[in-house]
Amino acid sequence: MDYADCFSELSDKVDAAAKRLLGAVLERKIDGKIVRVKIVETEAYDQTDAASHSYKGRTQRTNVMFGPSGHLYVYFTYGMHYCCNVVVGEEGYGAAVLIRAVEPLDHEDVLKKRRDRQGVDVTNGPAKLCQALEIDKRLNGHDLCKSPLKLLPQTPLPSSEIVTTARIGISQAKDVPWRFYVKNNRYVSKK
DNA sequence: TGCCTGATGTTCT
DNA sequence: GAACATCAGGCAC
Repeated sequence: MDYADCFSELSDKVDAAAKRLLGAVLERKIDGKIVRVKIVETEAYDQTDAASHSYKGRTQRTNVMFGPSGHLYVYFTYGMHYCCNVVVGEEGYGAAVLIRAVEPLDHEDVLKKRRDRQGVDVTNGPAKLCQALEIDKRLNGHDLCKSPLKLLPQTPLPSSEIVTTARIGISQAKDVPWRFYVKNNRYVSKK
């Protein structure tokens, strides 16, 4: 499957896109090194959903969510953390997939150094992986076809490998089953 | 292991 | 001025 095919899939329903992103690889250039990680946990958010930033309509902050799919939506939260999303759906429809956890594939030392942590604690949370991969507001709206941060689609995971649950860490629409993760992967966040 | 809480700034009401 | 898609450290058990 090539790039355009994958991104056309990202135009599908947000929950389908969230599942499709599991197993995909993010390629980040840090300090001249190409660091690759695999997405192992995602959550879907769209404008029909009270927990989504796009629920209340387009604002300066959420503008990127309403843009074309395949771009990065980065937001700042709790006064000290960044979280990153892949924009999905048709242009004009406010939807994105939160990346909650990734598994390092190579250059893990670079990530450990940036996090000052060991093991799964390096990337097993949405703010943790942003710190590890040096993702901040400068990458808000970034096109994921381009360096220094690229999304590389992989063969879709079989549904038997994907676990579906309610989302965590939110106060609205808690019961919507739009959290997806790779079965038996140790990098998936707790709860 | 599990609960509690402080840190901290942007966004929106 | 409150809410917040979080994390890490501290303490009790």
